[in-house]
Amino acid sequence: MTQRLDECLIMALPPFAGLARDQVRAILDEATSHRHAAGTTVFAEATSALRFFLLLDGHVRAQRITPNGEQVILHEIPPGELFGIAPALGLLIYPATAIAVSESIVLAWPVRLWAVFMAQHDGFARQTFRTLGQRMQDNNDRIIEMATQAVEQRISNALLRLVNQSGRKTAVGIEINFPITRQDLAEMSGTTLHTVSRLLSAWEKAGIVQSERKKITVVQPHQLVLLAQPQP
Amino acid sequence: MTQRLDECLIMALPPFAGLARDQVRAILDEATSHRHAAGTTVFAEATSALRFFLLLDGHVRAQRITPNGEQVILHEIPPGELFGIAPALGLLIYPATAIAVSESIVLAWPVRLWAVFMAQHDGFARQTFRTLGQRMQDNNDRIIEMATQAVEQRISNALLRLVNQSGRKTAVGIEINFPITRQDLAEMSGTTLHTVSRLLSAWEKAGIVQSERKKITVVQPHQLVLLAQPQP
DNA sequence: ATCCGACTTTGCGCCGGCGCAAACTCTGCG
DNA sequence: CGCAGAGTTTGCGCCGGCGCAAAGTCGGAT
Repeated sequence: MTQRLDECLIMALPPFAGLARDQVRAILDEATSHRHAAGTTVFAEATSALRFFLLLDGHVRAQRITPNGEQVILHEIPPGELFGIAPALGLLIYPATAIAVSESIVLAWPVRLWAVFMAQHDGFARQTFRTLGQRMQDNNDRIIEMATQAVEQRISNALLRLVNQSGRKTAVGIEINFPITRQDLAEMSGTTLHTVSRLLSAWEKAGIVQSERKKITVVQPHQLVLLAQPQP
Repeated sequence: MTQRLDECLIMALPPFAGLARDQVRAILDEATSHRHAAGTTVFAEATSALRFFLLLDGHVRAQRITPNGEQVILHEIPPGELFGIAPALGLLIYPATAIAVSESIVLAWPVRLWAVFMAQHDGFARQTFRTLGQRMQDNNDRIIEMATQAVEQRISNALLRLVNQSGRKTAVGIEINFPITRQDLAEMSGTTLHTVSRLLSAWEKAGIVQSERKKITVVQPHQLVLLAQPQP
């Protein structure tokens, strides 16, 4: 938890790009490092937003639960990204729950340092705005999808987003980097695990994807892109 | 277009709150003021993001068009809010189209001033982050709605959002401040004008709303809130 | 080795909401 | 004053996708 971290770990990451080594050292010295086992909660929805985070390694998922217990996955966080930045947006409590999907290493800072980081170098502010803009775009895309497209397109798009963000090339195709279930895909695309299962089976028969338990590999990304287009 | 604007117009608005009169004067002197007739475009999707805007009066809508021509309304902008702040998010082109729904008065600044405003006083930065956070929240709420709720709930929620944002009290109830069609509501809730029409008719029979052409008045907001809850 | 729980597959039947269509009404413009 | 066009209402039939159900499979824990 308090082993001394190497500056290189975060110097290369966008939020801290262009900083001198001693600056990074100072930032790291303020951080606490935590290991989260798969399935454990990093922070919970509606609790006080006391800290903000950087995902060093692993995979974290932001999700919310509706009044009647249905989960919706809002955002998948790949390594190298800031998350839990609610305090920066003037929120006093976290709007969602963050869960480690696979074993993850996380850096955390107390919120009061946010203003300091923002002031110390505008690179940080600029990159944060950029990340925010990116997420805003993603959200808008998703809203448009859900408003206009059929289930098949929504699932294709969700899968493509995952591949772009966390894809890893293998012999047979591009596999998704972290464990993912049909249920998860359903929660991302606003449908049920049954429908996802049926479609994945169909795609597997068609040779577009291959999947095992908690693992999906996209064999023919191009075919998937075609499926993702709205049908005329 | 270049009549001298009164400082009071924007001193009270959140983004510029807490500024001295001469600071506001300087900001105003950099702005150009434009009148947009109902139905005209303030800026178009995918064009260069050269300016950012403040809505002084009227009503503006942010929307996008899908490849096959369906519109989706992403955001309704009430008077007093900044909009078209894409450049702040590192975007070079606008991600959506902004259209004046009713006659609107808009202030515009060239993007290069964004950094200046941000630097000159942190109130501006803080408020911008806050607005961004608010929109992010709204977007997330909407995604969750679309993923988990039936059409009736989505339309109720859309209506409630409009009432909260742009409601005006009248003798019979709370009316929405700007012209709005069934088609518009459909584009906000991801459904068709037919379904919206049917539901509004039903609600009108039940005494929950009253509506004329391009105008909706919510008579019993509480009933609508009940309808908006996910059905157990 | 065995058991339990989590994950997945597949079938069946129903129904909410969309597509299509037609008629009606209001408003603004020529 | 009348017409054109935009907005609204309503009916009808179909079907994609969900709910429910049951069984199969895999992996990890005891």
